[in-house]
Amino acid sequence: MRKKSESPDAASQTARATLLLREMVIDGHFQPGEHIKEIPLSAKLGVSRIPLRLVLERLAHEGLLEIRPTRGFVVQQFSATDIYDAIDLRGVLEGTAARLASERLRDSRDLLPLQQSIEGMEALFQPRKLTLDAFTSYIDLNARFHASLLDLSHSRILRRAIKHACSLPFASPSAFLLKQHFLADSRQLFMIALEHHREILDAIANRESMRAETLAREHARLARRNLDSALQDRELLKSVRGVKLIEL
Amino acid sequence: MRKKSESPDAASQTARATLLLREMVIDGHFQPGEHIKEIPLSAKLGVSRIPLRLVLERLAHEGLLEIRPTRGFVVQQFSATDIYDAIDLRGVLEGTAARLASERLRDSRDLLPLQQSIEGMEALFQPRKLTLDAFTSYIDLNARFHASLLDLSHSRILRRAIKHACSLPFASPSAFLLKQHFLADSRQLFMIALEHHREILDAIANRESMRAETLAREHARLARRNLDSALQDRELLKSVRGVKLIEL
DNA sequence: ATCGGAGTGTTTGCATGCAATTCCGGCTTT
DNA sequence: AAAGCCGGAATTGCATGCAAACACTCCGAT
Repeated sequence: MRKKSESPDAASQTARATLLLREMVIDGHFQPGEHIKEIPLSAKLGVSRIPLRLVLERLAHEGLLEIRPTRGFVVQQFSATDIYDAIDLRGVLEGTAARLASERLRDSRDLLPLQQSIEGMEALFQPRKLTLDAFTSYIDLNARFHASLLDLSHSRILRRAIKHACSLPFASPSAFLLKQHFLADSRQLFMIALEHHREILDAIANRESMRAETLAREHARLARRNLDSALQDRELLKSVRGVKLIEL
Repeated sequence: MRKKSESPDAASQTARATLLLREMVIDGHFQPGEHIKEIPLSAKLGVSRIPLRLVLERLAHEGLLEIRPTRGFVVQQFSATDIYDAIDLRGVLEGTAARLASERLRDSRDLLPLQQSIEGMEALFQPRKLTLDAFTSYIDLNARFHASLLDLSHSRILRRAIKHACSLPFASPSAFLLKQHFLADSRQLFMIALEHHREILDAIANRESMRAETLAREHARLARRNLDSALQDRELLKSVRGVKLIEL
C-alpha cells in the first residue's frame, strides 16, 4: 500500500506532510505551547509516524516547533519583540548582501536583474487604479529583486543564513505586504519601497558599500511599519500569516 | 535488543550517532562530494537506519551534508571564500549582538559577566610563559565572553541565527584558535583580541551602539588572520578542525 | 498533610522487513 | 560507434510492531 493510484500530487509522504503540517501550524490549528502527539497527528495527516517524525524535525529547524528530547515537539510562540527582531535580522543580512554585492561587482551588466525588477514595478504604478493582479505582480517582482540582490553577493554562506532567517513566517520580505494596504490609499509605502530599490541599485553600481548596506537595512524596516499598522487594526491583523502564533 | 547493558554513555541512539557521525565527517572520513550510503554506515555506527536518517537530516541542516531528495546525502565541500564568508557572517551577527546589547542595556551590573571574562584573560597573561592549561582556560573564557555578549542582546531570534551560523565548524569563535599560536611568540593576536573585548565592553557600557557593532565585526576578523597564517603553514593547517572539507 | 513509591497507561524511540525507485552493466538497434 | 533500452542489483522510502521512557494515579508511610 503505497504510491500507486494515490493522490495525484504525491512526491514523497514526507514532502506532502511537510507542506500540510507547516500550513496547519502557521494557520493556528494548534495552540502555541501545545504538545504535538505523533499518533493522532499521523492518523490525521494520513502518513505513518516515520515520515511524520522527519517532518516535525524539519519544522523544528525552521523554528516553528521546539524540540524536547524524549518528550516530543511543542508549537512555538512568538512575542512582538521576536517579530521585530526577525525583521531587523533580515535587514542586517540583506544589508550584508548589498554590501558584498557592491564590493564584489565585476560587470555592471550583472545589475540587469535588479534594474528589470525596478522597471517592472514602475510600470505597475503607472495606472491610476491599482488592481489585485498588480498586487500579485508586485509580490513577485519584489521577491525577484531580493533574490537578485542575494545572487549578486556571491556568497553561499550568506544565502544559507538568509534562507534560514526567512524560514520564520514573519521574516520573509513579503510577510507584511497586505493587499489591503496595496489597494488602499496608503500606497505611499510601496512607492517608498520602490525608491529604496532604486537607491540600493545606485549604491551598488557606484560601489558605495556602506550606503548600500545602510539602505538595505532601512528598507527592511518598512516591514515594521506595515506590521505596526496591522497591529492597530483588528481586521487587518487577521490577514497576517501566522498571526495565531503571535502572543499579543 | 536495545539499551540494556549497552554502552555506558548511551542517551538515545540518535544522539550518540549524531556525535559520532559529525566527528567522522569533520575529520574527513568521507571525501567531499562523496555519497553517503545508509546501510553500510548504519552497520558501522551500530544503529539502525531510522535513527541514522534523523542524524543525516540534522547534519544536513548544520550544513555539513547536502540533501538530495530520493538520492540520499552528499558530503559538502567548502572553498576558501566560504570560510572567509562564514567568519564575516559571524562578525556581522556578533556585531548586531553588540549593537543590541548597547541599545538595550538596562542595568550596568548586567555587564559583569563580560567584565569577569576579561579579567580572567588578563590574569592568564600575567606569567611570562604560557602553558597548555592557560590555553584551555583562554578558550573557555573566550566562549564565555561571546555567550555573555549574546545574552545581553536579549534576542532569541539573533541567538538562533548565531547558533545556526556557528554550526559550521569553521565559523565558531574558537575555530582558529590554535594552541601552536598561543604558545609561540605570536601571542600578540591574543592580546589584540583581549583589547577588542575591553573596547566592546566599553562601547556597550557607554551605549555607543555603532562603535560596539563595528568593533565586534572587526574582532571576528582576527579569525581570518589566524586562518591566513594556518593556510601558509602545512603543519599548522593539519590541526585545523574540518580541514579535509576545505577545497585548497 | 506531604512525600515517596509502586503500578498502569500513554508516548516516544527504534529495529525489521517490504515496496518502490534509482543506478548500472550489458545488450540491441540505428 | 553512439544512443537507447532492458533487467537485476543497490538504495531509498515507509509501515508495522515492540520495547523503553515518561506521566499519572493511587496508596501507604512518615
